[in-house]
Amino acid sequence: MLELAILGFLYDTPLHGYKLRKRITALTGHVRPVAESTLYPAIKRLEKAGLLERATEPGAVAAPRHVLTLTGDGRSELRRRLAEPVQRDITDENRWFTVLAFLRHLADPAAQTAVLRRRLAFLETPASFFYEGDRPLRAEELDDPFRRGILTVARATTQAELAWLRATIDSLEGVAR
Amino acid sequence: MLELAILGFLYDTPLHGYKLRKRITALTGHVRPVAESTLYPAIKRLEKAGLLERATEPGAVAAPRHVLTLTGDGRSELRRRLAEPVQRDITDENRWFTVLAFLRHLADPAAQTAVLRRRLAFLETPASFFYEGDRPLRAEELDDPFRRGILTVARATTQAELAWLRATIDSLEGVAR
DNA sequence: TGAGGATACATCGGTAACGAGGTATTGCTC
DNA sequence: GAGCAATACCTCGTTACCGATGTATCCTCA
Repeated sequence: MLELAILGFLYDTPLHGYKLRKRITALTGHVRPVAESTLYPAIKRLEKAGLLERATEPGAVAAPRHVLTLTGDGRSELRRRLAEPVQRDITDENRWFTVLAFLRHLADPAAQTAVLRRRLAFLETPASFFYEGDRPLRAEELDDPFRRGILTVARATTQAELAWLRATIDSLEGVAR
Repeated sequence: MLELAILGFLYDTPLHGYKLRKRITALTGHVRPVAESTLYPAIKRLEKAGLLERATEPGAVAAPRHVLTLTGDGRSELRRRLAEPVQRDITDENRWFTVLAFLRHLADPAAQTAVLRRRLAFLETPASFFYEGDRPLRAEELDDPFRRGILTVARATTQAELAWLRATIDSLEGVAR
């Protein structure tokens, strides 16, 4: 997820590590903060894999900066990860939002809708958090107010996202036609 | 998060590993599957820490089962983790839902509302995923349909959860008074 | 009778992430 | 002029988790 965010932000413009960190913190930081000790090793991994390059330039304020630029491989790797997300990227909202944040980099509307449809299929699969045998329980069937809360909130999220997904898929297909 | 779920499910009733896994999969599995190779070591950790005990009994169908029972320490450790969740448990929806799923084990309504209030404070803090300088951007200000989607869905979730939180806190305080 | 699926538990190697700490500079406030 | 926040990068030890793989039993269905 972190690597995807790095690739995604650098796809637009080269950035140095510190600024990249600010962007990532804005995107996912309020929910899941990114430790510096996670970011810098991740940058090194991507550099080692040939997906980005560093250039040292004098720091504007303090220490010298390492300006990070995606290579051609890096650019195609981002598109590959966006076009073929692993299933966890589809089901886990934190990861899914990261995919969405950069999905515009997948230039082809058909490829974009294909990804949206995977999320749609996931959300349309009936699932609960609590079961009686195999039957998913509805909020109304639970006594526990906190568990009811989980189902209430999850349902609202799912409804909102389904509506958005369907509208967006429709409009993307309108463009394609 | 996994440890919390193990403690939470065992708080109600002893279970063997396989059944525990089924429960956890129902709770969070559709979003974030739990690998067996994560669950069994986690059980061992908790056993080593003296939070649960194992008793081998013949398997109903196949191999012998290890029935897991919380110790007194395990029971108080669960209550402690529920009463004083780390900040990530409050901000990350996956973790938060796990806290909620077991919050009823915190017998004291005042302790329960204290936890709900932490989530309330987090949700009431204005935050976006995208900024112009320091100013959070609203869905309407974005051109990118996918980023608009993130904000649209997040807003719907937040509204639903705020409503639920406020109603639940009110009703818990009604009980206390 | 034999293949597959469910039950039931476990190990192993690898990796992503965390927290704590370190280094160094600039610029602002007290 | 001392202290602190912000900028800018890094290492180290530990943990949590993953995928692949292994072992064994029982039941069902072809």
